[in-house]
Amino acid sequence: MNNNRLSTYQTIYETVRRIPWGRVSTYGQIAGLAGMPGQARLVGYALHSLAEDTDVPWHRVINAKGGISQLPDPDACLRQKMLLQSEGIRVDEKWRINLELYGWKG
DNA sequence: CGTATGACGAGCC
DNA sequence: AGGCTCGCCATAC
Repeated sequence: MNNNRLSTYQTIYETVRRIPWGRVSTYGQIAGLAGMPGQARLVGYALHSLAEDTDVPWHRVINAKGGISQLPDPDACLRQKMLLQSEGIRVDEKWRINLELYGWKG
């Protein structure tokens, strides 16, 4: 059910919005749900283009290793970490998250 | 319209 | 176990 009218990024955003509260997903997972398996890069790039006031829970998207990708801006990393902790998700000192516990099954 | 880039993933050394 | 390289494709210039 992909709306071709929507841009690839828009499709990714819609998929990310489906992540329930207190759960996290990976770029590859989002890419697969968005209908473009293997294109995890596009997911990351799409989220990269998001604004701070977006309604997309971009902070719930992490890499396949279960860790927060360290963005060029350390401030953004810390913001994501705090957002995740606000949802009851435990973030390791090494910016790692237990996907077995918080991973979204879809 | 061709080149470069990029919040990744998986494989290989 | 950890670090490096290649691949995939949409967007930017």
